[in-house]
Formats: sequence, C-alpha cells, structure tokens
Amino acid sequence: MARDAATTRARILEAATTEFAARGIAGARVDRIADLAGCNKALLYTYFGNKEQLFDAVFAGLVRRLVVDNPIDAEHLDEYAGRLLDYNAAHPEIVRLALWDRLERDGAGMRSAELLATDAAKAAAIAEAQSRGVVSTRFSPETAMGLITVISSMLPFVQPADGARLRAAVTTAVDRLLR
Amino acid sequence: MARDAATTRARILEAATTEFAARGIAGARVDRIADLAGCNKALLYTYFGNKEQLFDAVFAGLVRRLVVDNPIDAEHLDEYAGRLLDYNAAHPEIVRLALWDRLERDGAGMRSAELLATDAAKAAAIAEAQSRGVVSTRFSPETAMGLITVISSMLPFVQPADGARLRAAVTTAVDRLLR
DNA sequence: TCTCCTTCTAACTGGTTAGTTACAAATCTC
DNA sequence: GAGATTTGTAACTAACCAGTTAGAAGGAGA
Repeated sequence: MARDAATTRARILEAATTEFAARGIAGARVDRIADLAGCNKALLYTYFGNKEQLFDAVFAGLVRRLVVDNPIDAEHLDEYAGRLLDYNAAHPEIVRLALWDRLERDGAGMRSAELLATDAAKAAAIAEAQSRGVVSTRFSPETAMGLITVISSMLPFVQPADGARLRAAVTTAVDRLLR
Repeated sequence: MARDAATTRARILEAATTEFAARGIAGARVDRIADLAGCNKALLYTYFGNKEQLFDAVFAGLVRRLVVDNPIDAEHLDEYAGRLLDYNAAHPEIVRLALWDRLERDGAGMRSAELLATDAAKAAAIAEAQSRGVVSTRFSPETAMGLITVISSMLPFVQPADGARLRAAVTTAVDRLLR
C-alpha cells in the first residue's frame, strides 16, 4: 500500500462522497467508507475528526468546486442554468449531498462565510444586470437565483430520465422568467 | 389509557410523522416514536409491521391528503401553485417526507398505482387546457407539472423565510411560464 | 544501522437499536 | 360472569456501530 497521507486522505474523501451521497449522514456507515477507501477506519478519525466533520469536508470541497467551475453569467442566465443542469448531471452527488445537508443539519454546510459571500456576489451580478435592463426586474435578485437553482438542480430530481428535452425546458424556463 | 386500537394507531401515525419528517428513516428512532405516541414500542410492530412500513403508512396517508385537498385547476395554474405553496407552509412535513423518500428509497413512496394515476390525470388536465389555448404549449404537460412542483414546493425550501413576497414570486413565475 | 516520526492496523469497547417474547389487563360475547 | 379476544406492557436479545487504543511497519535523516 502506498504510504502517503495525502493520497489516503483523497481516497477517504472520495469514498465518503459516494457513501454520504447515497445514504446521508445518519445512514452512512463509517466501516463502509473505510472499506471502500481501502484503509483502516481509524484513519478517518485521525484525518477528519469524526463522521460529521468528514461530511463537512466532503461537502465543502464539492461546493467549492461547483462554485469555481460554474461562474455566473448574468447576461445569459438561461445558458448559466443549462450549464448548472449539465454539471449536476455529471456530478449527481452534489445535489444529493446538499439535500442531505438541508434535511439532516438544517443547511449547516451552506452557511460558511465563503459560500455566503459568493451567493451575495451572484445576487449583486444579477442586480447589476437588472439595472442595465438585461435581466427582468420581475423578481428580486435573490428570488431570481432561487428560481435558477430550483429549475436547474431540482427539476431533474423530481422528473428523472427526461434527457435532452429537459435541457431545452430549463433554458426556456429561465429565459422566460428572467428576460 | 383509552384502550382503543384506532386511536392508538392514529397517535402512532402522528408521532411517526413528526419523527420521520425531522430525521428521515435512518435517523428516526422507533423508541422515540413510541415515547411521543405514549405507547409501547411493540405496538408499532403489531400495527405497522416494521419501521419502513410505518414510514410507508405515514407517507401514503399524507400524500393522499395532499392530493385530495389540492385538486388541480388547469385554468388557473398560477393560483394552483399558490395554493400548493400555502399548503406546504401549513404542512411542512410533507415536502420533507417526500425528499426523504426520494433520497433514502429512490422515491418508492411516490410509485403507488394510485399516485401515478392522479399524476397522469393532472398531466391530462394540463394537456386539455393546452389544446384549448388556455395554457402555453411551451412545455410538455409533464414538464409543466414538474415546474409547478419545483417552484411551489422546493423554492421555499432553498429560500427560507421569504414570506408574503414569496407567494407573489410563485404565482408570477407560474403565470409567466405557463400562460 | 540506529533513531525518530509518520502512517497504518487489528482488536476492542460501551452504548445504541430494531425487533421479539412472554405475560397482564381490559373489553366483548354469550 | 366465564371464556375468548383484543389491546397493551416490561424486559430481553442479538446485532450493529461510532469511536478508541496500543502498538506494528515503513521511511527519512544522522
């Protein structure tokens, strides 16, 4: 076994992502994560503290990547929503983890100063686009963001297996709502 | 103690609703449900079989009430969405239970023949309204239902504490999308 | 090669949990 | 009011599970 702390940490995070996405915090089993990561259970505790802190690490990492990989484009919110949809299709764990976080911890993982700041920045970008007349003022910037989130992230969740038609529906909906 | 099977069953269902809505299936504790219902744990098993079947009973009952209490009005889908929003605000357990069901059981509770039939009936009502020109044909009936669901049930979930402004946003959004 | 430090493991622990059982008490029937 | 049935309980059990511990194995520097 490659004795390398960084690699082992990464393997644990990957295994934990799978397990937490599938079963949530209460349903996840520490032994299952260790088995999947191919390492001893005790390492989870030396590297991450405990089960919930491991969830924190997993979730914070994925959310950070989601935010970095999907910068907002307030001029073309429909395409932004389409890209979010594609991203969620390619990384189905993220939406599931976010839902577990809301349900099991009242959204504790979404309240980091960092994430609140990027949320505020997105709202500001929309507000600015509204002031220039590029985006409709029908909705507040915050509500507009909420609508985009809900349509791009939750619609495939309540309507599974819709495929290519779904993407058209998402961009059409966002265009219709916010232009 | 009032020795009455029907009443006891009802108390168990009520307690289980609270516990399952708060913690999900994996997180729920059978002892906690029994305590809250003020009865012996063994009664849950004599009346409902096991923990998961108890969840089934809780969820099926609430979904049935939701469907009965909120008939679709394809002529005024914006108001229909507004009513769903109000209903969810008054009964916050339902959305949570539906999410637990999706996450923990891949939506098994939403696949009853009864519920599939009412879903089909709703889609048919929308299709009929579309053919009369009352509802836009921008989206398929199924996608239209999905959009209504997501906006009336999930928007308050991702945007907590918005209040009266939220209702206006929901009706405006549905009107804009489907009229 | 000796020593120190990091990485890793097997085995254990104490508390928890879903589900069961054997039995008691209330209610119903006749 | 006797006997059968329904409704309820206390105590138990076997499995499970998060977290710990004591110490082994590997590597780096001298």
